[in-house]
Amino acid sequence: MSTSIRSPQPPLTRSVEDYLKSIFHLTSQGGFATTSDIAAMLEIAPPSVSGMMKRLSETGLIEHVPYRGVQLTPQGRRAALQMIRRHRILEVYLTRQLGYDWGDVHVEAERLEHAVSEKLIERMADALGEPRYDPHGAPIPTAAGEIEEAELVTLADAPVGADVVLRQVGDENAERLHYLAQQGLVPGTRLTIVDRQPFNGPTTVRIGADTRVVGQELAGLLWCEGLSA
Amino acid sequence: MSTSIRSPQPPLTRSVEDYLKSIFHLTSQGGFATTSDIAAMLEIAPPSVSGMMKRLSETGLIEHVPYRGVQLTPQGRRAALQMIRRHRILEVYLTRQLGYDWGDVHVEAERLEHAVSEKLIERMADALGEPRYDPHGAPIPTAAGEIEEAELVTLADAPVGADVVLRQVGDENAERLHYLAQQGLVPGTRLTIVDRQPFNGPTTVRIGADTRVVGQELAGLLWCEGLSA
DNA sequence: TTTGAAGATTAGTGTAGCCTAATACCCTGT
DNA sequence: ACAGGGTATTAGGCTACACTAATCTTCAAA
Repeated sequence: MSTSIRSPQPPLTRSVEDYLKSIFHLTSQGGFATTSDIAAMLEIAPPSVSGMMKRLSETGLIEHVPYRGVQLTPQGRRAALQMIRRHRILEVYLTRQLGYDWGDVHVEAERLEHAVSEKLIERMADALGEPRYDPHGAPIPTAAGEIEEAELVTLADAPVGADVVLRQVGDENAERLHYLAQQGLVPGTRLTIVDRQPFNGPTTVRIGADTRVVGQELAGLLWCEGLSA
Repeated sequence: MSTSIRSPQPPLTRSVEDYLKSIFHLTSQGGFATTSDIAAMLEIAPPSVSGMMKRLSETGLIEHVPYRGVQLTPQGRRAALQMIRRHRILEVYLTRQLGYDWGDVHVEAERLEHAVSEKLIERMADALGEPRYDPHGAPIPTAAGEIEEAELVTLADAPVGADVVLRQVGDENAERLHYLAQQGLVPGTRLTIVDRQPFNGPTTVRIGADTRVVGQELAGLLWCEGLSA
């Protein structure tokens, strides 16, 4: 017990919010986020990250093990989840209320998430009926900071013969998303894994009566839930 | 002809956007905006303003006459009007689509106006049916940068006996706005000036069958259009 | 016509965040 | 056991934008 706890925590800067989000995503499978991974994700130089890591760990938002990487403290995790909630609520709102398509929402939400108030987000969530998933199928953390963790497999890993439901598209590139939507590959779609070519080859799936061939790169972005027969 | 014109103009910073808006408001009656007026409006120290004035005039957004003040160039005016459009569209949107009341919208719009894209603003405007006035009655500039200029008089200046329509409330303080709304003093309200006490005394008005007494301070914020009998 | 106060500007600092170049650390392959 | 490559960190700089203290302009009143 040594860290001084300041009651009226200073608001986080945009930058800090982005760092926390990145770290959350990079550590979602457990383990540490490394300096260079964070740098790559934020598209900044590694030394900039080192500097920020120092500040963030002084603020108590992250735990920094030099030369190893960082993890979020409970406080940092809370802040990150709040940002993710904002982002995803915004995505749903833009899609449902303002006619954005799922390829374009990410960029807009990215700009807005730092500016919206808690109140606005909750009004949006309310107007939307407290949505649980964003347009890409990612779960939306609750206002209390809880987030669903599902056991999903990518389409590239799903066993041939399996019946699965596409739950989440782990990408934010507008063109790829447009293509996927056009192929009918959106969250909620039920598919059967028909075949997979060796050496990281494409996966063939059946959607209803149609058949689609999905390359390895895209297949790795499509997270599915197995239908335990 | 000496100023170099850079085609892909660098995006303005938040700060710059705020300066331009302030200067626009301070020069709306013509003349120069002074350093200290800008400083007061932005709640920063005058030397900070001096520094920014230098940069803004180098960028060609303002015309700076040392020790006199500044004015917007056409380019600066365009940028300012764009910000004001954003702000006012946001206010209408928050009010009509998300249940904000007119006392609370200003603060929220102030945060959002720097983050929204042009596209989002136009979608909101579209969803609202291209509104022409914000919730306080202020005219919304068009996307092309035109703004209506009305000839209005404050309630403190309207002649006793006149029939007027309240058009615009020139304030953004939530409590005052709540009070005014509760008194029925909102844009569109028709009133008759019944009486005014001397020495900056209150103005008495009739709204339909009701009578209201409005102090000089508030009366000065209520902009009315005379009903030319 | 001088002078003094109000207001504007310059000088000098500080912080947040970014950068590049230089250095330190860690680990794996020999 | 150690050398070298890859990664992290430190050192030193830069820009934007705020601040205070010091100085300069302007203008109006005596």
